[in-house]
Amino acid sequence: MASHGARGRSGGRPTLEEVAARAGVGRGTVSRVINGSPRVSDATRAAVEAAVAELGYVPNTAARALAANRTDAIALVVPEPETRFFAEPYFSDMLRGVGAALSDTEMQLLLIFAGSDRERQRLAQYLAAHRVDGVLLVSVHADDPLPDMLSQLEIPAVISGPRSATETLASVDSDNYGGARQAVEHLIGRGRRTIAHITGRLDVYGAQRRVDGYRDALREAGFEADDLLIESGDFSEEGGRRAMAALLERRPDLDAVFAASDVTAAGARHVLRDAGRRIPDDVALVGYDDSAIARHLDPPLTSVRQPIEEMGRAMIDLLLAEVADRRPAASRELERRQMVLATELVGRASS
Amino acid sequence: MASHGARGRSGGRPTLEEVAARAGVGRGTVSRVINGSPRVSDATRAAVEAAVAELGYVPNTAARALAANRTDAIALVVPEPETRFFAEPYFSDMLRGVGAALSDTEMQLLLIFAGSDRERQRLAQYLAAHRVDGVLLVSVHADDPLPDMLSQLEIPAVISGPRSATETLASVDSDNYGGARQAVEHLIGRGRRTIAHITGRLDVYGAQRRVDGYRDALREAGFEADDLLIESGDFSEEGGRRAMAALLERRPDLDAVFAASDVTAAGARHVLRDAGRRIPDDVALVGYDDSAIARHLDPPLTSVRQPIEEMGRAMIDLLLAEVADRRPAASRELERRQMVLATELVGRASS
DNA sequence: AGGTACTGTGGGAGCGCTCCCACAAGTGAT
DNA sequence: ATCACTTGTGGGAGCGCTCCCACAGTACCT
Repeated sequence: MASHGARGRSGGRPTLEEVAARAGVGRGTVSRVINGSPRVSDATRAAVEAAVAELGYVPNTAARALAANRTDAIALVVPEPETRFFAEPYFSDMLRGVGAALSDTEMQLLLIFAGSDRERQRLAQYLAAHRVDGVLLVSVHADDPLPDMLSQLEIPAVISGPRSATETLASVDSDNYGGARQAVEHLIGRGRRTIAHITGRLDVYGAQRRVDGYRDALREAGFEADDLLIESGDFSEEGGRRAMAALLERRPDLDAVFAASDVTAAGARHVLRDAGRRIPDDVALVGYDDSAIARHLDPPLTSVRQPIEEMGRAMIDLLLAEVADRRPAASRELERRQMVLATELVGRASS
Repeated sequence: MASHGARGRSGGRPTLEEVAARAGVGRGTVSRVINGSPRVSDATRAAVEAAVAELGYVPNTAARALAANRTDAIALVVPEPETRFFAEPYFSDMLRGVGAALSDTEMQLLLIFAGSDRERQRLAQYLAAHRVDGVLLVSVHADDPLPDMLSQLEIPAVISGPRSATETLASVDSDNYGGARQAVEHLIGRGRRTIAHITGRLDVYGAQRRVDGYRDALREAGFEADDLLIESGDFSEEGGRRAMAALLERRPDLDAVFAASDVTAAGARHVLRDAGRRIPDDVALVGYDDSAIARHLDPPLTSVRQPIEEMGRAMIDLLLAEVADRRPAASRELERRQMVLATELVGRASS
């Protein structure tokens, strides 16, 4: 343990006090300048800024965190195994969006995986230690204890996709219901008549909403409901394969498939091709996410675009607002705390 | 700004002092127990541990960081754009290895991208603020100023792959030279006579070493050197395509290709197939990394395996050792600070 | 008996900030 | 002139730890 060697280092990092002395002002004034308080005269501000530059002063984060009781860091928590994180573009797109939204902030972003029990254990410790000011939770399952833990610890949090219609935490989501409708209406418009749906993980609320959209679109177009055309997947490629195989078995006459993610669609495409079905001639295929995969698939995949970058930005905005007035999410009025962003159908050769 | 509301919260987090009072001991003793010092009697330790459990005490990281002048965090710095990070399995494998090595530690891992100028700016600020105890630097290019910045700031650092034969920072690498030789010798053993090489980015020292290994293996087997068989890539798929096209143009008679990464090989395979060459019948293909891509390619790709998990662990071990005795890497004796791990050829259908 | 060591313990000092109170100086209404 | 605000500023107190000195107690040599 122990490490007192590095302590008294001559020429160590300058402190607020030293900057103050150099600028001929008090400690408090330097602090105000550093933190952009308006209650400083222009002359004083200039003097302080000069001293900061000359000494190469950089605030000590630990001291600030201790005194102000904040960390200037937020965590992006992914309650999935790392492999899924890398396999599904949804996550990397989200990370990019959040990173972009944060880049003109002082806030630091931490990426934390909580896929295994062990990792969750660590995360619980981490949160209990209040090492972040707020949490972004992506991909939340219905029975996940994480959101409640966050409320209990009074840590501001925003989730991507509410857990139910009565979500209490702040959330940002795309219009899953509307997006699914767009996909199905598109297929109907293309003359397809037997449209199957491979769902996402049904313990994710958004996946359920896509099923609802699929059902309603068909019903309103006058098609009969047929649950044999619905097979559940799990957003993964493997899940897409399994579901597609099951669907082909049950309804070999299907002429279109709406998959709950691009990755799922990629899996389905594999099975369709192996079964000798041509895309889009025999079977039209539509995915969800409009990720890089959609563009690179053969044939390029029609997909429902979610504005992930904007979603990331929206999540950050909501979170920073909550962090700013330090109140746990659940104790505030619900107004404006559930955001839903519009989707857009991107047509390509697969349909 | 401002936030004094959350300050005096009743029932706030317990402090060391409170634990001490509860256990009927002094503050120092609790600190010793928390930090695992051996100089505490068993009875006292038990009493303190009970108090900690009862109060649900969790140390305040900021206070600890301020008093002890350490952060208990290290950064994994990726001096590349995010897209490369997600596109090349090398990085995610490395992240997994490092994460695993860290999981039985109190250390926290931060992932930092420094691909754009803006991100590098941020990183510089970040390092200047000493917000991490040490840095892991993956994928370093010859002219990168980052390593020097780290030495100057006296921040312990380990890089994956030395910048040259006379690297001063601690480093961990696989045996690029030997790995390349394995690949080429394998191809020769399979009766191939015209073996091309698509290099990695040549400003990465390891990529140069692979070229050396390729050259030496051919020379020692009695082949004539022919620079027309070498084309430089950049580890990317696109680079692999470009290089392969150039090689086919120059030496249409080639019967084998050794690519500097699996991703590169995937690009080359595309071009070969489009050119009507069968793999492995007409052209044998060998990659490098043995990543997931190698297993999933069609046909499955023979590849040189680097033990990335072990490399991650080794990097962590080196770094933690340097952090523990708080001396900048460059000031210590070189002994044992350049680790080279053996590679292994994994044969598959492509060769 | 005195010395010398070691073990376990308590608590002071101090890490570098932020928050806030105090106060001087200026401004304008009464 | 007095009072009431406002603006800009200095500096004390305190955030929750770690480090280390001091010291009581015990053990083992002279």
